[in-house]
Amino acid sequence: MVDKDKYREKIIKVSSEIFRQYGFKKTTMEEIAAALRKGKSSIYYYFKSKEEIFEAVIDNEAQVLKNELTKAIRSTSDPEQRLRLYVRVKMEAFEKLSNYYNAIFSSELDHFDFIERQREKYDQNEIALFRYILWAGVQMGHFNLADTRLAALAVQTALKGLEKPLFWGPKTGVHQHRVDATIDILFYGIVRK
Amino acid sequence: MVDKDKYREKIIKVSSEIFRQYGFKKTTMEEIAAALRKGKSSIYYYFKSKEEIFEAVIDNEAQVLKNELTKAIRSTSDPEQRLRLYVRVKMEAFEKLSNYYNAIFSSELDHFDFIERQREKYDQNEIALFRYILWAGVQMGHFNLADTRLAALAVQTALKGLEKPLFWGPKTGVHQHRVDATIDILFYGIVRK
DNA sequence: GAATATTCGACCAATAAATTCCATAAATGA
DNA sequence: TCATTTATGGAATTTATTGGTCGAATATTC
Repeated sequence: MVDKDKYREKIIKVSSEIFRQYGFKKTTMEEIAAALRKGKSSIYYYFKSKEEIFEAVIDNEAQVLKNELTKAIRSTSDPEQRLRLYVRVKMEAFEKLSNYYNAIFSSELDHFDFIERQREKYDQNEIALFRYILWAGVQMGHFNLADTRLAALAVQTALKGLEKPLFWGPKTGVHQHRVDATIDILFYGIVRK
Repeated sequence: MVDKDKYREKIIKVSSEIFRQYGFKKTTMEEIAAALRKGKSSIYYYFKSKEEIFEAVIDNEAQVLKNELTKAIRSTSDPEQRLRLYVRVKMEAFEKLSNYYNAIFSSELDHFDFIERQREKYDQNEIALFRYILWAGVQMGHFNLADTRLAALAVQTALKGLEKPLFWGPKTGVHQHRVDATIDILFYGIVRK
């Protein structure tokens, strides 16, 4: 029983690399099995379907991202720095995951309710984190905000605008610029004068 | 007629990017068509088959590589430098094309006679270039070789050993080191003492 | 406005991929 | 040791995708 879970983890780890490179559709069970040096049918002993593997992979990746973001926030106490760092880490992760993104935002999201759920959960968490960052910023006199809850929502909305355009076009390396510019604009309305 | 050739070139250009990312098998005609904003069947007005597109892409890529290599050779007259530069440029190109490679060296090379031919043609050209480099080196007193023709063959054989191991494993960034080391070893037997 | 060049939707056969089935190995443990 | 559970993979089945064809429609040319 314990070993079974261990092996599930291994499958997730190996699969995530293949999914990352090729996206959901172009990744075949055969490839996953071959990478694990197992017969294709053996995989079904651990996962019910390809979709279920993908779900686990996404879940795992989201967890990793969340940890990285939390770590980034903890690494500094300067509110502005925190926000910048948060966004930077997030965008870097997204860049790495752009193939997932492709898969998710493609036409293949028909059956994928779980992605909606995942997304929802993730958004809630993000808003909470933003709220904390903003609240701390207010406490320290860096930010000037009446309602941090509302402000967090607004910031998240604004930044969400960055996600798609950044990873749909060709992959030029000029993202950081755009990211910083957007944050700068946000700050001009947020930072106490 | 002229426009038809122009559009063929466009197809080649667009396709090569997709092939580069996904390899031959995972690239679909539908994708190529979509990237060109055309109907799938329209593509068949310009190319007889997917294989024919791939062939043209490979052909094109080989031409580009050849030009780059020739340019690299011309950029210096120091024989040792030349050889180093040549190999470096070539390996960089191969890195970029590793997905083609994957496709070519995979199990899908059954019907691909043209790749054999391409390869043959390329090898001949490469040997001729090596021979020239070596010959010039001998003239300048840098190299000590009796038969440049044979030596060119030997060098090519030795360097061919670099190609596959470099692009089959995981893509670490430590290739340059191995490349240089191999060349160094070659030089110890070649350079006049 | 006929002739030619180009596009595309509908269709199909072939293939490849996901999933299931079943027979059998390895482990486990009594 | 043998019976039971856990794990594997070859083969069969089902399902989806895809390369390629055809003819009709739409542009373009002269």
